[in-house]
Amino acid sequence: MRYSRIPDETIRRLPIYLRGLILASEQGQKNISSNDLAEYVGIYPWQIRKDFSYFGDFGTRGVGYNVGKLEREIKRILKINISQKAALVGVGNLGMAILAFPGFGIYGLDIAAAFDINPKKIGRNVKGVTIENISKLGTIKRRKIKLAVMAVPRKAAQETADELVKAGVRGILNFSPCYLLVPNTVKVITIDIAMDMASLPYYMPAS
Amino acid sequence: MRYSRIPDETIRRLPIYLRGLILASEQGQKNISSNDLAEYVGIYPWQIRKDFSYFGDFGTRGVGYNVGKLEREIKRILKINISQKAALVGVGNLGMAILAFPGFGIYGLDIAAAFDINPKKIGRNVKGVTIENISKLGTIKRRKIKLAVMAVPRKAAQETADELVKAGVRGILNFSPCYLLVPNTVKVITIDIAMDMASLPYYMPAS
DNA sequence: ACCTGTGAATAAGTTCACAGCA
DNA sequence: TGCTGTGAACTTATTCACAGGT
Repeated sequence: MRYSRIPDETIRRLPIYLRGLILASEQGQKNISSNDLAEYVGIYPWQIRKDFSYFGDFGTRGVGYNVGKLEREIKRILKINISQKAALVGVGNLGMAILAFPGFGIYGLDIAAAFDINPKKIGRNVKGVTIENISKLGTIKRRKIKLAVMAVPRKAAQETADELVKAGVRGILNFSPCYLLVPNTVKVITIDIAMDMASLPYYMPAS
Repeated sequence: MRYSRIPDETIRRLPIYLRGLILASEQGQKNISSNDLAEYVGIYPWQIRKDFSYFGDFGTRGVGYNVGKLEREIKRILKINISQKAALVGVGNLGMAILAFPGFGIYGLDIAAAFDINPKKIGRNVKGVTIENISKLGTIKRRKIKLAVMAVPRKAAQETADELVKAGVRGILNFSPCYLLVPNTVKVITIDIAMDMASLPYYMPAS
């Protein structure tokens, strides 16, 4: 199976497996079967095995997968084995929560810069990152920052994205509730925390 | 096409269309073609038409869709035409950002209660919501709250989910970075803001 | 006996191409 | 002419069932 195209859905699930493996690792597990991992992540064991089979033989028949090895393999596939610097744009309520969030490290992300337009915030130090004036956004180019997290108001979103593209960013995690137009040299993932909740009532079993 | 099963992917896209329609509406558009809407949401026009066709004939040939009507239809399908009360559990950095976030209203969600374990926070009023002691979580049952937003530390997540289930909640938007085990009478959507970023490097075109 | 890896079968979702109505 | 609605073709993804190591 190793030479065929990798399904997007498989790539989408890899970070979920990674999260499960880290959990298992914390519990002291050295080896894990697809059945065990399934319980950690809520995905069927045959789906897990199929997903891994696209990349190689990661497991041992009769035994399962080595937790540490599998973790490294997934990080390598996702290209997050080497930590990458990211810039945060917009340090409002949500931006502040993102800065304070401890979980980015395990996915190889290092929020190394933060920008805001509000003069009162500029110069403040949050979690070791000094908030800079958004007019300095262009500096990320020479600082080799290729990733950005956007947490700006919707009306500023497209403009901010344009600036980021100009500054050479290659990937954007967008928390503004809108679709962003960018050249196809840039990958955008949008998370609209309110919108994601909108489908809950549809799936809620009728009372 | 009206009588077949609705694809999950179609349901997932409906909130995106809704967001686009609200944008178009703000711009003063009364009618919109699938081509126009496609530009607002980044989804192909034929996909848009196909999605709507599962539910009925929402448009007019030669003209397009009436923005207001389509908005109402989508809200009705998603069962968010009548506003629903939701409880927020965990008012840390992220919880605070969620409380302050203005966007829930358009998806028919009203954060009507907030709970935290920290005595210093209890009693504080944020955006018109008074933070209550988490020990009072059970009260949401008689307050007819069927939806919850969880923004608690990972180690408390499963336990909190269990409490919510016991309190009669039917839908949970989970921001803790873990999979939650709940009975199938409850629908969970998990957003792991760090994890979602993990697939960016994979898709980033090589420099 | 146990658990992975995978071809084959099935299911789900997308895209096309155009009929049909305004 | 313009744009929707949709069957049919095509593509992608999931599930099964079991061969093949340990």
